[in-house]
Amino acid sequence: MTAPASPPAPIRLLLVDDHPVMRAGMANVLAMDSGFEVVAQADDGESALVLWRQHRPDVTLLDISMGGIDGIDTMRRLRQDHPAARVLILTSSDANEDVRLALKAGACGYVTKNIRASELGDSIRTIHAGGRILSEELKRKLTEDDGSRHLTPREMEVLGLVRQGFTNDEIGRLLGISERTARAHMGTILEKLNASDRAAAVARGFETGILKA
Amino acid sequence: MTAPASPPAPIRLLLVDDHPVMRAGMANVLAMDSGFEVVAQADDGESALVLWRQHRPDVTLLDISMGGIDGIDTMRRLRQDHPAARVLILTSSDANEDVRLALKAGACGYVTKNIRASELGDSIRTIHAGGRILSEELKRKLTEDDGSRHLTPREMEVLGLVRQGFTNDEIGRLLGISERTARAHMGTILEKLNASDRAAAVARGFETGILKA
DNA sequence: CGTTCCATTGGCGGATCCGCCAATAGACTT
DNA sequence: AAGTCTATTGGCGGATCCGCCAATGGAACG
Repeated sequence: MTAPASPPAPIRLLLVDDHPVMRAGMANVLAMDSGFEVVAQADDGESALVLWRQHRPDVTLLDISMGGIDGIDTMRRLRQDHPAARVLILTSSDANEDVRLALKAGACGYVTKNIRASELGDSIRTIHAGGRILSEELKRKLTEDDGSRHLTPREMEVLGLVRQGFTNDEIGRLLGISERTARAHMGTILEKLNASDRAAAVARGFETGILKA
Repeated sequence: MTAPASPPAPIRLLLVDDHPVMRAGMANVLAMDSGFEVVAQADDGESALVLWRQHRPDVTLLDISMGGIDGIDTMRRLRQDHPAARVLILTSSDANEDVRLALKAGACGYVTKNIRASELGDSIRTIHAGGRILSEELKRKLTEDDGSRHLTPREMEVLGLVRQGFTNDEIGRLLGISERTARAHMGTILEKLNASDRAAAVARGFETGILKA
């Protein structure tokens, strides 16, 4: 009763990246493989959401750093409305925080842009088959320093103000708390980021990706 | 006596980018235009230099952030040996410092990766014709805050140590100068970066691109 | 209901920071 | 040769930081 070997339906893809040339590269690389079909492309998060609903792609390739809403937020919104959506993050950032947030927000995989073309295809197939993709290197980075890190929302607020040069006293007033409390937050921030002073804390923030330029 | 309209020789290109998919995109986009011929591709600075000597491309498209030696250093080395080499920086960074250093190191142009495919071709032609390329936006960014900025080598050393959490006293010892001198450098750093304390100075460093994650 | 995490606040004290004053010497530019 | 930039150092003092002590209330999780 088996039908004569008909080619399997291609995996339908949505590409999201704010670099036109990069999208052309993806489309080109994927076009060499008849197993894929690019059904739409977007260069920002908003249109990505619209296009997703229109085309219902099997897998979405999503960049993180984009103008407007970033890739993480885009994915959060997408998966809120469509929890079954399968997303592969394809970005140049290997910052810990980006990986962590992406996976937490429901990414099925995370690969960096220095991936080889052939591996990209494999990754997409894995994702489509219900698997997950995360390089050994990123796994290692995640586990090795995930111990105490990741600041609370309040601590992030404080760090954001520290970055702008506010004193503990000013931070207290800006957040409606006492200077003493701001200092307490500062203490835990220093400990969590393994920094010896606020300057080092800011640096660690940028290094880990919890602060963005 | 004019020869029958023969097509002009294509502009010979070398592509340098550590993202294979991105290179595929560039090659693909440029292949649509018969005026270009990609003669070689490199994914790091070392091989870029080798390939340049082998192929003597008319124009080199160069990314800045790469593993190994970065694009700026690659260009410095290239132009030291071959001052006539024409290079167009094609990168995702729009950090002030990257633009400034690239132009200083002899780039004929600087465009960001969110450029449209058609504009990319135009830019390359301009470069090849001996012109220079720099978007209005980047020009503006350069002039607007180039006033006091750009730290001296010594100040960069100090900022690098501040970033690691060293005190003025420690910095003095590490650099073989007095604590007082370290503090003086700190003072000028704060002034130049328009920062109110060392934490803000570090932040400004990352924002402007003089510090890298 | 107990545990854990988060946010909050207090006091004390030594270490560190940053601003303002001023000065010298070498290198580089014009 | 004059002027500019860079690196260097000194003193003084108030502002700020950070560590160590301890404690309370609420929310979340099991």
